[in-house]
Parts: sequence; C-alpha cells; structure tokens
Amino acid sequence: MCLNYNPVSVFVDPDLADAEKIAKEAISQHKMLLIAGNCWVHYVGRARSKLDPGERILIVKEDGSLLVHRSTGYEPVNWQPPGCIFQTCLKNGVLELKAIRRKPRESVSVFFDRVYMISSLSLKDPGEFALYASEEDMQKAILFEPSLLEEGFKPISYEKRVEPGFVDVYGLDKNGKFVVVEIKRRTAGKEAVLQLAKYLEFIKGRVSRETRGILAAPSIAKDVQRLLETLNLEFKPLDPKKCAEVLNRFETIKLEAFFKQGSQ
Amino acid sequence: MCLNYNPVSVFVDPDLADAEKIAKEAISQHKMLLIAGNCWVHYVGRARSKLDPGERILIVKEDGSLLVHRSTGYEPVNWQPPGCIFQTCLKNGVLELKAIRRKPRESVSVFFDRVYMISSLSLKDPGEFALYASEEDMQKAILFEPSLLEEGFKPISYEKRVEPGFVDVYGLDKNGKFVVVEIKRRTAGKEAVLQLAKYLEFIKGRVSRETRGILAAPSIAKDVQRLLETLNLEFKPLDPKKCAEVLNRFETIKLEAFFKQGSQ
DNA sequence: AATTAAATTTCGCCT
DNA sequence: AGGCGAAGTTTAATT
Repeated sequence: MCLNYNPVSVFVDPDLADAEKIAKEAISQHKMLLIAGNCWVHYVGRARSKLDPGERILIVKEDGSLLVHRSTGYEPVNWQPPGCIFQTCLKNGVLELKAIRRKPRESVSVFFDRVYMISSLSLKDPGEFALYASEEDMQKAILFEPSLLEEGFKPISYEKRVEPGFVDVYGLDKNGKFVVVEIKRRTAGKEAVLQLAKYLEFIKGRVSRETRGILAAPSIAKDVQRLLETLNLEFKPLDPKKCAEVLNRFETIKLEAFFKQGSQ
Repeated sequence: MCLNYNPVSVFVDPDLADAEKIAKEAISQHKMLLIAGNCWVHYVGRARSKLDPGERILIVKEDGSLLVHRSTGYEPVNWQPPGCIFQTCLKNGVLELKAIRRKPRESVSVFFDRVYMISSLSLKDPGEFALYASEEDMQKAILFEPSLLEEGFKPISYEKRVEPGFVDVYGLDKNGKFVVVEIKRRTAGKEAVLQLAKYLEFIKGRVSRETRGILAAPSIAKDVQRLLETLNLEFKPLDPKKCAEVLNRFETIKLEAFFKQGSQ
C-alpha cells in the first residue's frame, strides 16, 4: 500500500487515520502534499462557496497554498493563496483539512470520506522561468530583426569569443562602426556595464575602425546610466515582449516555408 | 513499482518508456494524468516562455487541459486550457509531452528526463459547485435578513411541510398577508412557478387571510414572467452574492458573540 | 503599505 | 461565434 522513492512517498488506499498522519507530517515538514479522494468543500471569506461531494485532487504546496482540482477545467474549483495555516481533524469517518488565511480572513475546508491516494513530495526546483524571452531569445531576436537594436544595424556574429568572455552580438552600424552589444534580460546593473566595457576594450585593441558599445536591456538604473555615459557607452531599451513577438513571427514564417516546401 | 486501486493507478520510478505508455493510455482514455518528475518547459503562442529544469507536478485533465505546478505559488507556471491535442515523444532519454491548441495557435511542451511518479485517475465528480450561496444558503439569508425579500416581511417558518412538498420560507408581509416564498438559485423556470402555485393553492385552502406567492431567484425568463403574472404570483430578484454578504455578516456577528461569551 | 495596471488573464453572459 | 464586463480575479510595478 506504500511506495517510497527518492523525493516521493505514495500511499494507496490508506485509512483516514493514516492519511491524516501523512498529511500532518507533509505540511509540518513543508513538503508538497497530494491527495486523490472523495471530498466536499466549504469556503468562507471574501466570498463563499459550497462544493458537493465528488472525486477530486487536492494539492497543498510547500508555501502553504492549497488547490482543489476537479476532473475538468483549467482553474481550481477552490483554492487558497500561499501562507495559509492548516488544521486537520478526523471525526465520524471524515477527514477535514482546513486552510486558514488572515488578511483577508478566509478559510477553505476540504472534507474527505475516502482517500484513494496520498503522496508527499520534496521537489527541488531551482529552474528559472523566463516569460516572453530568455537572454538567449533576446539575442536571437536581434539577429532576426536587427532594427530592434537600431536602424541600419548589421550583425556579423554572435557569442563571439573574446579574451574576457563572449560577446552577445557583434556587428556594424549604418556608418560602418563596429558595435558590441551586451544583452540583459532584466534591469541592467553595474556588472553589465563593466562587462561591456571590458569587451569593448578588447575589441578596440584589435580593430582599426571606430567602435561603439551598446547595452540592451528592458531598463537601466539612473546611477548605472551615469557610469555608462562616463565610459562612453550607450543604452538601448529592449523589451522581452517585443523580442517574443519577433521570434513568434519568424518561427511562423519558418513554419510556413516548411509547409510550402512540404506541399510541393 | 505499481499500485492499482479502484479509480487510481500509481507507478513509482517508472522508466521513461513505461511512463510514455501510461501517459498515452491515460490521455487516449480521457483519464486524469499526474506526473511528478524533473522537467523543463517551452511555451509558444500568444506569448512565449521557457522554464529551466526542475522537479514539478504535471497534470493533464480529462478535458485536455494541462497544468505545470512548481513547489510554490498558487498559479501554474505553465498551462494550457481545455481542448488540447496531445503528442508524446521519447527521444535521447527525454520524454516530451506536447499540448497543442488552435485558436489561438499555441503549444506547451514539457520535457522529462526523470519521472518519480506517474498516476492515472478516473475521477467521478457529479457534485454541484455553488459560488456565493446554495439554495439553502439563500433561504438562511432571508431568515437572517427578511428585508432581502421585502421591507416589513416577517418569517414564521421554513421548510414547512405542505401536502405537495416543502415551502422554502413562509411568513407575513407588512400588511399581515400570508406570504409563501419559493427560492431558486438560478434563473427561475416554469417548474418553479408551477411549484409555487401548487403550494399557494394548498395554503389558500387552510388559511382565512389573504395570501401572496413570491418567487425569489437571481432572474426570470420573460415568458416565465408572463405565466407568473397570469397566476397572480410575484417575482423578487434575489442575488446569491447579496445573500452571501448577509450570511458572512451574521456568521461574523455570531462568532463575535461567541468570543465575547467565551472571554467572560 | 497602498494604488494602479497588466495578465498566455479566465469565465460567463449577451447578442 | 464574437464582444463586453466581472473575478474569491492574481500579480507585478510604482508611489
């Protein structure tokens, strides 16, 4: 009835007393808790709701958030945001799991009379989430659509090896000057400016033409902007959302080209 | 490594080939699919996103919706609304699960290199979900706050047994007339009107005072309204949300009274 | 902390 | 099916 493996423990068809023990332990140890069973739900707070009995999935996350999912629908039928306090109570053959929140004062109670499966999970999740575009995507977008950087820009190469590291994008402006581009996905900090300065220094020593250094990022702090200007570098606002639109457009074009080719 | 019980099958530490088989089967049979494992996610569509590797929960529901949940946060990090088409692909030790939607054209791909647990579930869920107030709650709200029905209304009893069934609420109006109230949670239909008429007919035969029949519901269809008027009955708009506010207020009052009592 | 604006908003009601 | 408005909206950014 029980299986353990690395970050997960699964119990199938536990009695409600065992289920309560497992749930209590998972919650107190800040593990993710997952229950499949027959339940009904009461919510009182900003609004109020009742969910009549049925088989559903309950998730309690490490941060004290709660989700009740039915077998259909993208949205949870009931939920509670992070930071809840939890109580469990086993009485008359019913296991109650209550998630309480203050500010606003509200609570969700889930009542189980059957638990088919209960699982506690310790999930390690260091992965970064990048909406619209990662730094790599922003680089790709500039290569697809160089005018994102400035009118007349012509990329020559990317991820170019220079002594201190790799130059994100490297090219010529409309006047034939060499341009070194450093891309940041978030508000550019001092490090980004210094990095760009280093790369430019290296390039200057190896090229006879005039050079420019451009820092492309969604935004830049005022004091960092001053440093940038002191070092004779430039800032270009680059919106990840705009980059995503460019990438989607080009991928669609590539896709259409593929279908055209395929149909001939 | 595998446990079966009634509506759920759970597989712990399956190899990716088994996981693919289980996933394919669950999806084709319109069962709910649940995977815990190490994964990364790409989304392209209205927007675009990348999620770097980490341990997460994937849910595919019967209706073809998809959810990727991290260990924290109330919202899914990636998702796809109901009605998706699914593809799976096992290649180079990576299991890809792709959910495609048209209109708008978008797709979410989840790549697993480790599956800790995979489960398919056949959940039966007939339970009704009532936001704000169930019919019973609306009845309770009128008893707490009779002016919800009309100014001067005085409830006498509720769930009163009459020959054809049970009268929801029963009382006197400000002029001393008997009032029979029929409550519906949704737009009132013909049945509700006929039911109220039946109850009122029964009451009329047993009471010497004048009587009124009031149908309380969020709304009523035009043709049903005509029938209602023909039968000399009345309609009173009753908003479940307003009822919920009343109930919350009274529960708070009851709670405060309880605490006052407790502290003395 | 409070206010405002955006969201892969979603969802329901109406035409 | 498309458009509008509300949501237990939520969430992030800004004052």
